Amino acid sequence: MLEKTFTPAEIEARWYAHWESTGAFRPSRPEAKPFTILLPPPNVTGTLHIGHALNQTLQDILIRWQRLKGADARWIVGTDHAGIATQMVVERTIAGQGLTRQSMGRAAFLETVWEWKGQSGGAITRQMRRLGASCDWANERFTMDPAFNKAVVEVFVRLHEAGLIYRDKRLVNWDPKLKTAISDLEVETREVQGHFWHIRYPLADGVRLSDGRDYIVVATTRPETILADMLVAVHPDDERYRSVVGQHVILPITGRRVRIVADVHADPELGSGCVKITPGHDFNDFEVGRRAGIAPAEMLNMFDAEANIVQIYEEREEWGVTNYGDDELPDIVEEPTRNPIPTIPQEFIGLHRFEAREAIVAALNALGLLERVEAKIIQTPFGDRSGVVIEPWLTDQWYVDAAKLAVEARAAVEDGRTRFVPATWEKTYFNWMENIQPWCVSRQLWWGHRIPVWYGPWRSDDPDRPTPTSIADNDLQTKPFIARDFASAVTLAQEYYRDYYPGDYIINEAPDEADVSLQNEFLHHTPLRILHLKRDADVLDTWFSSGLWPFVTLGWPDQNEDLKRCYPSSVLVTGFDIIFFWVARMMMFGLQIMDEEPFETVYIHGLVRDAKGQKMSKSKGNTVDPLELIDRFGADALRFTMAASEAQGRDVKFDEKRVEGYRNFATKLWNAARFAESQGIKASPSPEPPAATHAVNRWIIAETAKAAADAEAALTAYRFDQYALQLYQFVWSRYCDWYLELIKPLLAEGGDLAEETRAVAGWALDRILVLLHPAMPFLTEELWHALGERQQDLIVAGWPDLDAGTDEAGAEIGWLIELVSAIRSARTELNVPPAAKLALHSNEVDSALIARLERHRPALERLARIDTIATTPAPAGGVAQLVVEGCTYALPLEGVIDLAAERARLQKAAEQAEKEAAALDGRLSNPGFVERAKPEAVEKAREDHAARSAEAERLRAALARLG
RNA sequence: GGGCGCGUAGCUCAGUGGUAGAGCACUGUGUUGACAUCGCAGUGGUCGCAAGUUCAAUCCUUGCCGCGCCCA
Repeated sequence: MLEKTFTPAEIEARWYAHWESTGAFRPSRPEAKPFTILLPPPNVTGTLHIGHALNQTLQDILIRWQRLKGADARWIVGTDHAGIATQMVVERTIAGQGLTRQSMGRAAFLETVWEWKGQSGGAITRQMRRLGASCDWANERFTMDPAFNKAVVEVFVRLHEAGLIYRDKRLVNWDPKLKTAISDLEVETREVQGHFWHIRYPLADGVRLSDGRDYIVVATTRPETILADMLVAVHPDDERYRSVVGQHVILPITGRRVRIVADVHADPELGSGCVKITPGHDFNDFEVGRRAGIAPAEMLNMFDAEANIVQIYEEREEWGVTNYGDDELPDIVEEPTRNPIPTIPQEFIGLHRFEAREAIVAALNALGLLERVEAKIIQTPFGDRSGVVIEPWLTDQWYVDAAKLAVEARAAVEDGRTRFVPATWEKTYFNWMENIQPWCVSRQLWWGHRIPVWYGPWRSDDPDRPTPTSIADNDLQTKPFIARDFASAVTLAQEYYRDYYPGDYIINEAPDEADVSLQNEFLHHTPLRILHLKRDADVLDTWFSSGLWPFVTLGWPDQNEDLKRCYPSSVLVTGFDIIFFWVARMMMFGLQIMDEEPFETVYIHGLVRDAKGQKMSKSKGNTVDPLELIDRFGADALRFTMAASEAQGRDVKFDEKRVEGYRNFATKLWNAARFAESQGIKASPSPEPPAATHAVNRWIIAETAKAAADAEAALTAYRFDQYALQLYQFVWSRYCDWYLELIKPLLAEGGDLAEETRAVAGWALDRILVLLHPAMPFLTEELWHALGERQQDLIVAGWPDLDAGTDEAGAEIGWLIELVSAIRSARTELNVPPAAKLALHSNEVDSALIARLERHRPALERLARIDTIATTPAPAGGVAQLVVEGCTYALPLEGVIDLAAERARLQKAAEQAEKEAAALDGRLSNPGFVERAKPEAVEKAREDHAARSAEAERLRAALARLG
């Protein structure tokens, strides 16, 4: 027997364990059509938040639906190693023990991360189970697994061979707190209140402007970068400065001489029209510098990795012996070099960039070169992880040629091989693909897939060898060998050095800590022939490995049955916030590596916001914890809320009241099942509807078929809200409120009709359980078994495939519902005591109608509190009158009736009918309508007009009888 | 500045070229042993504003107003 109250927690734990242990999450169906969903792997550091609850509920609905439909449904699950996030978490943990990763060393630190992952990394997958996610846990993946490592290396090497990965020296978005490069996508631009400093730059060589001034004014938001200025730019059409283009200014503070160039980047409207150019620290200036003929390697860099000022040397006239100072550069240098002179005054060296700004401004002020300062809102880049201002920094990094990969990725969506739902997101995708930047994939982290590149010394006769000028501390300036493993790198190296280091020598892998920068010299000058190759210290961007998720989870690079069957996957369900980060990258990699798009459909859902529409964030304190909601309302209620709230393309405003409402819905269904149980209504033996003679049974069969068709259509169209809400209406308003109430008298009567009714009621309830199962798996599975012995669990039962057909019984029950409702309304409006039983008079002498009334006498008695059905006219005077489907009925209410209230009621109804009739009449008397509207529309208007007019007439007649 | 989206009942949102819907909230009420986490009945909307297209516009087009997001 079902308990009186429904307590979700107990059944949830029980059924989840049962499903998982019986292998129900991936039944073996090799002959069935595959249906595959890839879970967007949550960060291994994460805990389940409400956004996951939405994302995973939608996927679970699709997977459970397809599993019920008999597909070979597979939901691939796993977690992401989340490079920066995980490294930060572990560094914070070890900081508590007074340790840093540097003090531990790379190997020991990584061991600690793995330990941490083993202990704390499973939190989110345990929480997913609470939600009911029916993933294929037996094949759970992690993006740092050996299989991923193998695949990442393979892809890197292949892309390099195809010319799609290259090393380049350019500006990166450098995060000075995390001390790593990040991609442009990881940068958030925010508006910050800053200043615009107007600074005088004295013209060199006695040159003057036409107005006689011997200086020009530049305006800047970053005065400290004056130390690394390399040009001043003016617009080519700017008459004011035409005479000085090609002349020089002498930079304040450093005294360096820089050229004035014409470049369209200079905006004549902004400030004075002159702009200082710092190619090493600004993306626009980088381009201006390049246009002016400055190679990236020559660009000046004034910051170290933490954005503290470092010295800039300038090579001036003197040539001679190398003198780099104490420790910046090696003592042994092959060739004579021009003599570099430090240009930045010693007092600025080592200052942090923001201290430097103040110091520079003070110095300019002291020199009398600061003309004015104005307040200005500045678009400022911040690191999305660290929250600090990003420093454009010139370094060597590995880049993926995203623009080339984007061509196919764009085409695949354009020609419909992959479809976005809702389609509007395709525009966003195209827009990004068209403006795509080279993707910097190097990260200066330890936790991640190590870049499969080993470096040795350049051959001095190698034309690709760059000129060493930069002293950026991560600049290896060494020859890269891109290889699947060290042995292959050695082979490449032997080839490269064959006639450079003749004779026998050994190639070893240098330890991470080793300094091999001098070994070229060493090899030339010593008889000891050991060449060291050093592996790239960096790891790849996390999204590089998660971009391979669609095929590596299926075993790639091995070619196996899974890969053949399940790639491309059926649908990807994800939030719009990672279209660029993840979806686009999977598209690019999938098409490049697999030669086929990774998904048939990409379903994009919105963000979960709080009840006021604010973005949820821990700092605002407006987050909601899905686990706490599950504790309070049950997982089914939370899931149903997520489905019902998911209207395509819209953010979800989360309101706890809705979860409460759907908890009530679950309780309603529970109680309906308890009623069934108490009436001997049991599990149906067949998915086919039982034979039924009674109109109410035939009606619910047809309604159930319609509900099944609606559910199928809604899910096919990814309309999760419609799927949920239509079922809610069907279960509550049709099955519970009407059907169960209408069959109570039939069940009480007993006999064959009661038998038929029990069969139909049980069949319909079974269909409800199946249809609701994708959204409410726990409750439905529990009730499925509570209602009788079953061949199989509901999770793998069959999805209904019913013929809706046409059944005139629908019309009869429609009439009955309308009549009962009309009587109830009249009773309430006329304040008839609820317990009072009334007679129902029908003035009609229509034998079919009389038979109908007789047929439904028990329902009328029970639901409308009617005790007598009379086919004689009601006595005149104290009666309530109703018009239902063209017939007039009367309820004698002698003594109780308030005649004025009844008159008002009829008056209102008559006016309403007349108003509608008049509107229809107006339309029909418009010749334009009759001539030009669709014939069906005209026909319908005529029918409606006739019905409304007749109703109005009857109501007027009823009013007249009332006197 | 470019792009996308939204403005429908007090709130959250569906919706359709042909008489406006749901849930919650609100009001009244509680009889019939599945259910008070409930039943029954009800109140509540010039569908942001303006013009256009159309026989007909909440729906299509344009403009405006307000709000949000993404990219520069």
